[in-house]
Amino acid sequence: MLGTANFYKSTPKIMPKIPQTKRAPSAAVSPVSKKRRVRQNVGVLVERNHDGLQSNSKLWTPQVVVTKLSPMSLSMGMMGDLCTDMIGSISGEASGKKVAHGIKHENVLQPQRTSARIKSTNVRKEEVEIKEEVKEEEEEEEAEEAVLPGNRIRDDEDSDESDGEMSAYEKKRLQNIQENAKFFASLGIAKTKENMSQKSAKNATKGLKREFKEKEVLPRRPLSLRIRRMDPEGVALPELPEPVYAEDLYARKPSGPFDMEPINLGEDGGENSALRLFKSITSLSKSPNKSPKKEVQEPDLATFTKTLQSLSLGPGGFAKVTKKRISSVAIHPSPSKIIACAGDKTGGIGAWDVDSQDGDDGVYLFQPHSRPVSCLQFAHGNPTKLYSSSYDGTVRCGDFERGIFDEIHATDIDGDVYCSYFDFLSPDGVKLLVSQNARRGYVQVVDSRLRSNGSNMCGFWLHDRNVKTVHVHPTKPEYFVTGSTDSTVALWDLRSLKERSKNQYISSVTHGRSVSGAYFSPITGSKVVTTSYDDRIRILQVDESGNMEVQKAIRHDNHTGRWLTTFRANWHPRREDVIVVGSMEKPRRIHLFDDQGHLLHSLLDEELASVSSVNAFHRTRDVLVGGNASGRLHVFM
DNA sequence: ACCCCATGTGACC
DNA sequence: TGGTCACCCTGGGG
Repeated sequence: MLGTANFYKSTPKIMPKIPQTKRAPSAAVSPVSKKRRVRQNVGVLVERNHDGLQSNSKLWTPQVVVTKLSPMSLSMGMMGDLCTDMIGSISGEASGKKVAHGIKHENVLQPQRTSARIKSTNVRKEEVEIKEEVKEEEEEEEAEEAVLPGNRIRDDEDSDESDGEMSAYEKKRLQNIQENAKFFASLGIAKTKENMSQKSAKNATKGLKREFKEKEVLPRRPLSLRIRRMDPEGVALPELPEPVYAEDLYARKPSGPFDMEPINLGEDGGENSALRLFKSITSLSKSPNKSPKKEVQEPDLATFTKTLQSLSLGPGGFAKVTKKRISSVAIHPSPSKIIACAGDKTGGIGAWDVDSQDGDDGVYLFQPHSRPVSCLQFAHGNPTKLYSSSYDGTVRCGDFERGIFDEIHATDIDGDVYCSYFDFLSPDGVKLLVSQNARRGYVQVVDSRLRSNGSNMCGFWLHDRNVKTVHVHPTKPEYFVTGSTDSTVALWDLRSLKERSKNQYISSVTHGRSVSGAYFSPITGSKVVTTSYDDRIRILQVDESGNMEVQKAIRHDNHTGRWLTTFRANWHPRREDVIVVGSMEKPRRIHLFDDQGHLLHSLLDEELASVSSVNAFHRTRDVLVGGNASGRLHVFM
């Protein structure tokens, strides 16, 4: 069991902080727009990896770029490092830790999953050190040179190295190394160094030498009263209360249904207003379906973009609805009243009746889970029910009609299995697909009527690593997509999966890094939007046979780090051409893209001062909610 | 397998 | 006011 006690053990609190290289700001420049500059000087080889995004097979193929540096602009300090590195590369040593200081050298023959980000950082740093006069813009340009096809040396040119023949690239590399070595020898650095050391020897003091004084060893100071836990008189202080350990704090709620009682409104204060909330959700959920309005034609994209641009955060457009970081959001689909819900890190679910003044300004906080709420959805066909999956290993259903949180599904409590996502297999919410992780990714079919702790349900091992999201096809529920930390997105046919053996996907797309989300487009399911840690949002085209292909890749900073919920780009629920995703950009904003990768709009507001990691559109109205890292919801309408 | 690192926000002095 | 601290199963690299 991974306890909290040692979770932070590794953080060296006393150690001085080593200054870290700042990560490069996300490039807002189009790679194509910059002209390519050719450098003419004889210089040092710099190799860069670049994960291509053109086709699947190209992924993880190291793309090698030869950059030449101007020796005239090298500082003396740099030269030392360069020499060391060059000697290193000549004698065949990999120059491991020198890398950060300047030139890096990697083994070209072994494709490595080295962080492109770190690489670009290093490359960047190197540029700064070497050519201080080079402006920021030009650096950007250089980083992008790696992307330009003209700079690539193809894999097949490298591939003949095994037979002893030197490739053109390898020859050029050796030639450059030799030329550089000559160049440095011609500078006579070794000689200068010798001269300098002789000079300092001459300057040594003559005559009487300084007396050597032994350092006085001081007695150890007695431990402070505070450390010895004594008061100023020396009387022992009372024992500290036993620390609360993770096991207690994050213990799963007792199995079975329990009442929906808001925990933020005191003992009795919440009773009436909570009842009002339940009643209004129940009535809202029942009415709209009875009056089937004519299918309103969705406006074209240009018109809808105007609608998106008109969205704003009103004066009361935000509220704190959970105690901690929001991990999932949902909006009730009723067109007449906005009820926004958020699940947080501690397993709390906050429901916010946006226009209500009841209790805490219409906010009701429930505690159905004990660990992060990974997914939150109102059942499509029955929106009195709010389903939630959690890292505590359970799926629950908040039934606003009965005022009860039901337990739909629970994993083996000792198995250390957590529910990472779910989706509905039937619109009434009776049948669900739940992704569960226990180092490997497992997806289970859950029937809430059986409630049998997994024994009667079927489940399938699908990924070697965690599954982050499952999403069922909007028209053919036997198909679903998964996004996984094994960096693939895979399409599956539920009918052909087997419980014991290794399963075969219909098709899969390998991403540059782990995938945090993959969703079918809501109407036809002919597209899939994916979010990956390789800083791309991709739009995959799904053809009739179920084959998926990358149609567009949008550069997007997806490095949310540890304290923010990872981004998951998702579709507008009524449109095949609008995607919403959080953003790290400052001032903070929410990004809206179309399916061609164009930025339609950025939602900004003075009050939106934090990253909005998880966002959801209203199903029937033009309303968008975003949740941040401190439990605040922002409602744009 | 371990360890280390980056990342953002609010609460606390 | 600014600096420090807590966040607790993230994803990556060494």
